Amino acid sequence: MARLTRDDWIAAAYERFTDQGVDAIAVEPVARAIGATKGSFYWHFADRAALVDAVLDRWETLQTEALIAEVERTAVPRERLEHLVRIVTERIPQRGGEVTLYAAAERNGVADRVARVTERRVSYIAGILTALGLDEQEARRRAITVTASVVGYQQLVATGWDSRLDSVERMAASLLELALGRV
Amino acid sequence: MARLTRDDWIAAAYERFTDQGVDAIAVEPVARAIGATKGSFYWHFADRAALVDAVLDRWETLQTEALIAEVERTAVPRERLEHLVRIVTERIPQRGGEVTLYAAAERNGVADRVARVTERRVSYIAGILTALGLDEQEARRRAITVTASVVGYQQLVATGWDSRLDSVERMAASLLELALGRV
DNA sequence: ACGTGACTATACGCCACAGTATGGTTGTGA
DNA sequence: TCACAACCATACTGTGGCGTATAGTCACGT
Repeated sequence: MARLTRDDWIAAAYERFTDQGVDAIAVEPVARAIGATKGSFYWHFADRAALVDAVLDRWETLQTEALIAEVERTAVPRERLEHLVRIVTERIPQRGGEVTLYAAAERNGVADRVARVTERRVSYIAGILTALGLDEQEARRRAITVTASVVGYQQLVATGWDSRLDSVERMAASLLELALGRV
Repeated sequence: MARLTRDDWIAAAYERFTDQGVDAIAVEPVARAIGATKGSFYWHFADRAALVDAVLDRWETLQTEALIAEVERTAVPRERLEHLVRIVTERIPQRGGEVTLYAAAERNGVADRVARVTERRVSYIAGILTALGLDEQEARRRAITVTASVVGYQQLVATGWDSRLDSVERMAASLLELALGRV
């Protein structure tokens, strides 16, 4: 009888989240995935909402804070931006769950948190752009467009639509140009 | 006893779709909304999938083909692009259902159709840009970025996140600049 | 050795929805 | 007027999920 920790549950749920979205964070399916039953789950968590919350904690850490921390190690702002755009586009597959998140946020009671993450991302990018000499308003405007582009591109591709770009790097280049154009 | 037509069902379902997404196209809720029961529904439709399909027919017509048709009445390419960007941003609220569509497409068996609509939109914009003198590849690249931006922006805003742009026109201006920048 | 707290399984009630079966109503044309 | 097709309601089955109640099992400290 493999004893389970709270973290085992979160890890299994996170996996389901990344490749099937928020709604796949469901008690019984996760239980089946790790060979346990609800009895165990409801000892570790108050309810499904608590699990969703824990999964999104991890998501926020891994897909926003960790990226920022990694990029912060690059000193020169311009290179930092390039670094960011590169790893963000590279890791689109790792953010598969995000595709479902925006629309389902309200229903799952996590709209605030998702909005907060969006703001964090936008602000961070805007910060780099102001460091590059853009005025605040223009920097924010571009940061929003870049963020929206990435999110939107993930959405479009999620349906199986073929962008017919030679590579992801092409997309990265577009974004960079979009951010930096006429600085 | 108000007799219902197939179209009554589609209209009611379309309404639910636009403000709650694809998954809200559910037989029983729609039935309740128009004061009928499943008995009626299954006379007019084979199954839920048929209703979803009909709703997306309408969506494709209203939110893609009709927009293109409207914009086509503007002769000068550059103005046509401005026209397009304007009405697309203006009507974001009318495309509320789209927010859920990309992620849920597969599950609802409509991935092909959504991908086709995406391709239609991208190709159309790319067409205008080549008419403006851009080479094919560059035109497509920008068309993709513009399309992705709009889709992504809808997503971000759907969570209640406040972009803090003074107006939607700001967003439109950004998109235009993004498409046209350095032609 | 044994009791207690940590952990788990089983079984239940509840709800929402998809789809089917069956019989009822109503309008219309022969 | 009556027959039939069009249309609709009711009642049912099946599925899948949430949450709770209850009765375990196991490890460990005393």
